[in-house]
Amino acid sequence: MKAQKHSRQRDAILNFLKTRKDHPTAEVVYTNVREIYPKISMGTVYRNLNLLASNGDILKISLEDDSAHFDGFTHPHCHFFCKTCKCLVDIELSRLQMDYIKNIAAECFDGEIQSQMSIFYGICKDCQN
Amino acid sequence: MKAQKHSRQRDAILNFLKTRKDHPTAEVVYTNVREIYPKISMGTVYRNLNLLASNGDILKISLEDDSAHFDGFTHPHCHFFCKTCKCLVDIELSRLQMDYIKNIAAECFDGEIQSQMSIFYGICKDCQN
DNA sequence: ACACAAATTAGTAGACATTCCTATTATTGT
DNA sequence: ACAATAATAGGAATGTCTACTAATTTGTGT
Repeated sequence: MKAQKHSRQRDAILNFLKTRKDHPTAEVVYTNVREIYPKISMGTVYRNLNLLASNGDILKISLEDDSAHFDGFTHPHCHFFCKTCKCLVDIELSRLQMDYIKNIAAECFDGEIQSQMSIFYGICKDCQN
Repeated sequence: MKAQKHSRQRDAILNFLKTRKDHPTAEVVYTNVREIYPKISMGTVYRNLNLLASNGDILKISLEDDSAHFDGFTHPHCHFFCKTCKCLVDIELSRLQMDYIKNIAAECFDGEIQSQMSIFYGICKDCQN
């Protein structure tokens, strides 16, 4: 792994994600960060999103449907995807609850579980009416 | 939704998935089913995989890295993805444990949770040595 | 068996998200 | 300030997946 240098673009991407409660796609990140760095390219956005994700600074969430979503909040939590409006929102469980889920899995599995990603599917409150 | 007719290709795809404990990609399904139906096209494979998934006959699993994986076993269970060898394997929890996880989430969320998909990440037994 | 309607297919073209490549620019240590 | 090297912009390329169409298969009624 090569030494990482600072980069204004990467900071801007991370800062943008920290301001959002939803979970933007790379495209959305691109159009928003472009207001600060109009010359930024998609390549830069993708490279940094992946870098940030593997650094553990952000979360990358893959869904069945479309492109990857990115989450600036890294404390352990779950997600809910509404089949109707396609929104992706957080389900905040306590640290205890998250650990409990991980422990259930760890008991049934030979190997080292480092992290987890739970996505629940259904109909959100707004779409039930 | 339009009436669904039978199709040998769809059967072959489903049968193939039922014989596999791993979680093949569409590409792998294609090359294998082609031994039975040499003229089958990728379009047919994708259309049927998505159809089977929305019928609930198979599971579609999206990971960060590469393309979607498909699982012929539909009883509720979890998955583990090894960061080293990139293998995707089942973690079989009891019905009770699966329900427990769902209930924890349901308590913290306003909306109807229909299904869940939990993926755990780490290093598998084989890669720990 | 046969005919009809509808669904499904093979094959191809195309859309889309994402990665790769390269000359130039920004960042860091000395 | 200078050299070394990581990061960038821009565009080209890749790969996964979907859309389209004419031809085939399937289900149903006769």
